[in-house]
Amino acid sequence: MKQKITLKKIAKEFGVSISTVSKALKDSPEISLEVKERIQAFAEYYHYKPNSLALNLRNQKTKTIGVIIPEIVHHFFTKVITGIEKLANDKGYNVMICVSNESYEKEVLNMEMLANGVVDGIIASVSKETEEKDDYRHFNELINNGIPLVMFDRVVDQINCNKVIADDKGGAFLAAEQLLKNGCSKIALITTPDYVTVGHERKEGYVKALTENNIEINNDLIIEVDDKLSIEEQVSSLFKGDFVPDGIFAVNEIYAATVMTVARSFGYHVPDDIEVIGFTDGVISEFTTPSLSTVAQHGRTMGQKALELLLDEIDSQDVQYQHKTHIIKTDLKIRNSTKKVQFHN
Amino acid sequence: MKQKITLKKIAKEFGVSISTVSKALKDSPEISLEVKERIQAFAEYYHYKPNSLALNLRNQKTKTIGVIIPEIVHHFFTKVITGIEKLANDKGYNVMICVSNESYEKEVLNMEMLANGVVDGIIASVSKETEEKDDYRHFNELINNGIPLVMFDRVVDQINCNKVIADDKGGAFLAAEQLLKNGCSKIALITTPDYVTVGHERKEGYVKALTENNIEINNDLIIEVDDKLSIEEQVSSLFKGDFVPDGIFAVNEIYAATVMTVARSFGYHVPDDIEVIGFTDGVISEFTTPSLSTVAQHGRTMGQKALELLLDEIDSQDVQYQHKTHIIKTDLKIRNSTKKVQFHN
DNA sequence: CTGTTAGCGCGTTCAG
DNA sequence: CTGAACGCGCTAACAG
Repeated sequence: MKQKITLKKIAKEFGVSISTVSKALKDSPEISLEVKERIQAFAEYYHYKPNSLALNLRNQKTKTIGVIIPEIVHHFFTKVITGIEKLANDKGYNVMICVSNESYEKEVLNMEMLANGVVDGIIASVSKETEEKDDYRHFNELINNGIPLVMFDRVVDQINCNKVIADDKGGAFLAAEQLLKNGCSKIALITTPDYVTVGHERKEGYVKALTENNIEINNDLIIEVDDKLSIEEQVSSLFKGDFVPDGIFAVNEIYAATVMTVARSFGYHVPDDIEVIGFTDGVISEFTTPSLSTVAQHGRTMGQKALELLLDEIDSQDVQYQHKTHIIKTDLKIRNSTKKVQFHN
Repeated sequence: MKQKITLKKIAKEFGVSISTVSKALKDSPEISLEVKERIQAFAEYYHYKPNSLALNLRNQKTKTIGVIIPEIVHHFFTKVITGIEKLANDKGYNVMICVSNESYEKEVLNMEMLANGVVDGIIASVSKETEEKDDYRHFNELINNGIPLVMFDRVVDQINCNKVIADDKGGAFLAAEQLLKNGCSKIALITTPDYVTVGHERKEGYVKALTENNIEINNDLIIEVDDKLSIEEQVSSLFKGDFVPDGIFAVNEIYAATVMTVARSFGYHVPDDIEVIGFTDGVISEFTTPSLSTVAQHGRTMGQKALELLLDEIDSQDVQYQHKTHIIKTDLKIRNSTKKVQFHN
C-alpha cells in the first residue's frame, strides 16, 4: 500500500522546506526556475494532489454541497439530483447526497452531519414525517449557523430561505380543467394526507378548477391514500358505490397507474369510460396501457434552479441577502389515458 | 450569522486551555468535576460539535464511503444505494454518491476527488464508456493508493478487488428456460452491445438455455439495442420478417416494456401469441399491461453486501487481504406476460 | 488537576 | 530566491 504523497515528503526528498515545495507547485515566481522544474516533474510523476481535507480545513470551505432527499428510489428526486449534479459539475462543486428515508430523525442526523463543516450549503426536501410533526427547528438552526439552505418541492413557509417549487396548484388546476373540458363531470381526486404540502397544493388546484366550473366538491370522490395500506383497496371504493367517477386526477404516478388497473378490473375502460391524469415526471407513465397523461414537473430544471440559488447565496457576501421563491411551471403531457377531444370555437 | 463554536472559543470564554476543554468534553477523569460540569453545560448550550474536517484530518479517516454509479435516474442503482445507505447508517458511516453519467471522464474525476482523502473506501459500478474504452487504470491506481474498492454489477475481471454481482447468466438461463418450458421455440433476445458486461453475461445464459435444449441460435432473433437510436424501431424488426418469435427475453425492463407495446402494435397478443420476460428490479414491470414477468436482481441486497465487503476490508489490517467475488442469486418473478402453464410429471 | 507541545497537510505572510 | 512561523480545529503524549 503506497502511502499518499504529501508536500512534506517531497520537501524531504529534495532537502528543501515545505513552503518551497508549495510555492514551486504553484509556479510562484519566488522560486528559481530550476528548482521549480525539478519539483514539478517529481510531483507530476508521483501524482501529487493536495489533500482535500487539509485544504478544506484551511480554507473553511469544501466546494461540496449537500442534498437531503426523502427517498432515493423515486424518479422525481433522481431527476432533481441530475439537475443539481449537472450544474454543480460545471461550477466545480461536488455533491453529497443523503437520504432521510422520510424519517424526521434521519433528516436531523443528516443535517447535523452536513452542517458540521462538511458542506458549503444544503439543498433539501422535507420528509413526510417532518411535515407531519411540523417541527422545523433543525432548519432554523442551520440558517443560524450561517449555512445557506435551499428548499425544494416540499418546502416550509415559515423558514426564511430560498425555495424552488413546482406550480403544484396550477398543474392540478390544468389537469382538472382538462378533464372538465373533455366532458367529465364526476371527477375524483386521489391524493395524499393533507399534511403533505404538495398533496395539499394539488388538491387546492383541483378544488379551484371544479369550483370555477360550478361543480360541487363531493368528498366521496376524494381519497386520501395512506401509503401504509394497500393502494388498490383504498382506491377501489371509488367504483363500489353508485356514483362512479368519469374522470380521475391522481397526485402521483403510482396512484394513477394503480387506479387505472383497478378501474379495468371493475370493467371500466380508460379513457372511454373514465379518463385519468397523473402528476409526475416518472417513467411508469410511458409504459402503462393506456399510457398515462400527466402533469409534468420538470424535476431537472428544479434541481438546477435550486443549486443556482444556493450558489448565489454562497457567493453573496451580502449580509442582507434577499431570499426568493422560484416557481417552476408545470404543464400537461397528454398521452392516452385521456380522450383526444376536438375543440371548436 | 452566528459563527460556529470551537474548542478555542470555549477555552477563551473560561480562561482555560484548549486541551482542558477537550478533555472536559470527553469527561476525562483528569479534569475536576466542577470545571467539567461548567464547560459541558456551556458546550451543550451552544450546541458544540467537533468539526468533522479537523477530526478527519487528524484521524486520517472520514467515516465516509463513496459510491460511484453510472446513472442516478435508474431504479436498480437507487435500490443498490438504499442497501448501502441502510447498512452504512447502522455502522456509523456516511455515504457520498457520485454519478459518472456513463462517462469515462466523469468516472475518473469522481474517483480522483473521492480518493483525495474524502472517503475511506469506494463502491463503484463501471460506466458504459469505460467498458467500451476498456481502460481501467484509474481503478488500479486507487488500489495502489491503498483505498479499498468494491465493484458491483458492472465489474472488471482484471481488477483485483472485492466484487458483488448478480447471477446474470443464471438469471437469463432461468428466463429462457421458462419460455422453453412454456412451449416457446422461437425465442428472441433483446440485449445491449456486447461490451456491456451484464448484457454479455445475460446473453450467455440465453445461449446456454437454448443450446442445452437443442435449439439453434438464430442471429435474426438477437437484437443489440443501440441506446442512441429509437428502441421501438430497432425491436420492430422482430415482427417484420416471416420468422416472428413466440417468446422474447429482454435484458432490461425498458426493452421488455417497449417490445410488448411494439408487439401489440403489430397485432400480437402478450402472452397468448408472444411471451415476454424482462430483467430487473424496476417499477415499470408492475404497471405494464400485462404486468411483466422478470428476473429479479435484488439490488438492495447487492448494495448491502457490497458495503459489507468494503467495511471488512477497511477494518482488516491484514496485508494479505483475500478478495472475494460475491454472487447474488437472481430468481424469476412471474407476472402476466408469460403463460401460467400447468406442469405434470 | 491543568497546560504545553506537537502534528494531521496545506497555504500564506513575513524575515532573511 | 528560500525558509520559518502561524493558523485552520482537534487530540494525545508529556510536563508541571
